[in-house]
Amino acid sequence: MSETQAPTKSDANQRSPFPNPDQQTAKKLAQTVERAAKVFADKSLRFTKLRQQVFEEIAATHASIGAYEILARLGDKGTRVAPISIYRAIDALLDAGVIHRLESKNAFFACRRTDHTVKGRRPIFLSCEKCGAVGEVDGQHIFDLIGEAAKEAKFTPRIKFVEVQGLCPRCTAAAEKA
Amino acid sequence: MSETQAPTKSDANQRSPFPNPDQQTAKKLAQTVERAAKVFADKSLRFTKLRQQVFEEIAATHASIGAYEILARLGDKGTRVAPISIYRAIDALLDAGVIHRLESKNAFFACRRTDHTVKGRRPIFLSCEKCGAVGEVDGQHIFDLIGEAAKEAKFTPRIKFVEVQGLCPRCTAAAEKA
DNA sequence: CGGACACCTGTTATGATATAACTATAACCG
DNA sequence: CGGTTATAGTTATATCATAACAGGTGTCCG
Ligand SMILES: [Zn+2]
Ligand SMILES: [Zn+2]
Ligand SMILES: [Zn+2]
Ligand SMILES: [Zn+2]
Repeated sequence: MSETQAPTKSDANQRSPFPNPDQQTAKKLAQTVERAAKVFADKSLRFTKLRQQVFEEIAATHASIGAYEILARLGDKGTRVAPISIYRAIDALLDAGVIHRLESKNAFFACRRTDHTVKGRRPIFLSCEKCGAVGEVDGQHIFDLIGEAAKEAKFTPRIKFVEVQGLCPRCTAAAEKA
Repeated sequence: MSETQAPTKSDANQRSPFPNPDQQTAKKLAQTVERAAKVFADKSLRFTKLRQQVFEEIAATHASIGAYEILARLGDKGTRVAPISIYRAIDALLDAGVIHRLESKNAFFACRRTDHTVKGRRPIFLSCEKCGAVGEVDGQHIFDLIGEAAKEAKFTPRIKFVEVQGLCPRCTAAAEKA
């Protein structure tokens, strides 16, 4: 781990959902992978080589990434696998809760928080239309209200998706300058 | 819950989001098509033959339907067109606001209300996992809260998706009996 | 140890969703 | 009418996702 200050759970969850990209160093990535490995270990799941490789490609960017883009990037690094293998790894990562699926783009991104690995807990996804960056913000209250609205219509809710497309802080600032 | 009077605009918006399927008569469908035609006319857009055919296939069911399913059903009726033509018609129908896209299923369904043809106004979508039925409920307050949550993260929201998967009233009742 | 078992991956094929690029035709307007 | 724009046809391809079956790997227990 780290010498100065290992990030605690609450640190990770209270950071801005859109951190500065140059915080995304190799060291950061290694920490993120380490965290994912721990999630797998805690659930007695196997963080296999392929799953780690797929996770690293997803976590290497703050943007969402499609399965075939992962496939291509692994291919560039000499790991040739079939699409189905990527999808199987993705499924395992989704089940573990270390990545999320962005429904509105059919793409995936790494979870940067520590409290989304429990089934059913879903945050609000914020996806930048300019640079692709994806952030998550908590919204338990909003999900509760959605559940109530559904029940008023006699509908029994099971899974709720809330996704927002727009401009991330960086791209918002860039647009305002122009 | 029973009236003899013809439905007015406000009636259409206040009906249950999951009407009884046997209300979906040929006459109802014709009225829905009529309403769509009026939306196109009001916006000086062309409700062409292909667009009408595609809309009829979508409006013929309360479930969501994929583009290739529309393609197949039109094919059965003798209208052979290429996928791209279906998608172009769908785009026009989406722009007009007479259908909606269900992101979590990559499928489309007819809007049964009269106040969703304005860009930006989006309801909450309720999609039944058992029978496929899709309903819409208003949720302006919820969308406002989502916008506020996004802005707190310095994110500029543009489009917000709220989709719920679960059981529609009918399937909920059926499940409770069992 | 070694066999049973569960789980993971490889291989091949295919299904499902969506768009690019170019051509042809139809509607609209002065 | 003729120019302009919107719509649709044609062909090809990109992108997203899974089925089916064979083979390999780790783990556990007798
Ligand atoms: Zn998360
Ligand atoms: Zn951005
Ligand atoms: Zn609607
Ligand atoms: Zn149902």
